[in-house]
Amino acid sequence: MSSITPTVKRPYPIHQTPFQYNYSAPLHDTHILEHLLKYGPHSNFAALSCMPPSMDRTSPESVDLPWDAISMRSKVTSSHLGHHSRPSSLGAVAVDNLCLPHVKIECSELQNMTERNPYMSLNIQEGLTPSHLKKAKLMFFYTRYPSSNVLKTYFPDVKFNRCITSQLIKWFSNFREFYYIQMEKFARQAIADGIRDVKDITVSRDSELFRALNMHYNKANDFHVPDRFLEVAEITLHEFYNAISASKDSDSSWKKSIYKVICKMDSEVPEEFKTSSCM
DNA sequence: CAACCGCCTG
DNA sequence: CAGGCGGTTG
Repeated sequence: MSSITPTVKRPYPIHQTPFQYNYSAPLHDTHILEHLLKYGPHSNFAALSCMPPSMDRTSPESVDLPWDAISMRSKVTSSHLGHHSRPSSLGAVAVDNLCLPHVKIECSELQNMTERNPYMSLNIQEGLTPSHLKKAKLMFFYTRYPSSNVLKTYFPDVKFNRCITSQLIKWFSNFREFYYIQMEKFARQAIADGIRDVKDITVSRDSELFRALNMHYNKANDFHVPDRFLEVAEITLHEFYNAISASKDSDSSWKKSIYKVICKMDSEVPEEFKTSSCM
């Protein structure tokens, strides 16, 4: 059980079909989201989970600089301009390339690369890694109640079993717990502040509430949170405000009705989240 | 019984 | 976040 917190040893990869999820040119635009999720601009987990052995012990400078470059480019391509890479997915691109007449060349290139960096091809994880946790947190911006099936399809590099599934589901349960605690906290705050009309309560990107949430699920702040999440957050806050205002919080299970509303507001998680192996 | 959810703890 | 546990659902 190589879960995350106990021992952060390098996960032992198991080579799989190199064709499906290999990304030969790490810095190409279409691969930026992947790397962003995989390593993050300042991720401490990078060297532990995905870095090639040769770079494992490199000095901080030689590691940090590239990430900064990546993060800057990524903000331009995927965030600010809203050019979310097409759902055609990166995997498909890679496959296409490999299926064209240049197969032999591509294969030899792939071999050369995987020789230098065995971690380049898809590695099936025994347990969940810090990278998976980061990815799960970002997925939370879209879905608060992912089904186990959804989880399975969005973590293709994870070998699922009862424990892993439970752990992933537990993660989202924990995410929700934090989410709802914040909601109740800010709802009560609004009431304490004397806000009388629900319409005076709003959630924008510079709201304290959003900052708290973003800090929790997107600490590196390198991911552009979808607008829909802001909407759902506002709705949730309103639900709490209304309930508390109506003194419904006296009932032991007053939150249930709120949960019932929010659980129906999940969005589809972008295809890009399926693509990468160990992001 | 299995799969989840939410609450509470550490 | 992980463990435990009661409670719900099918």
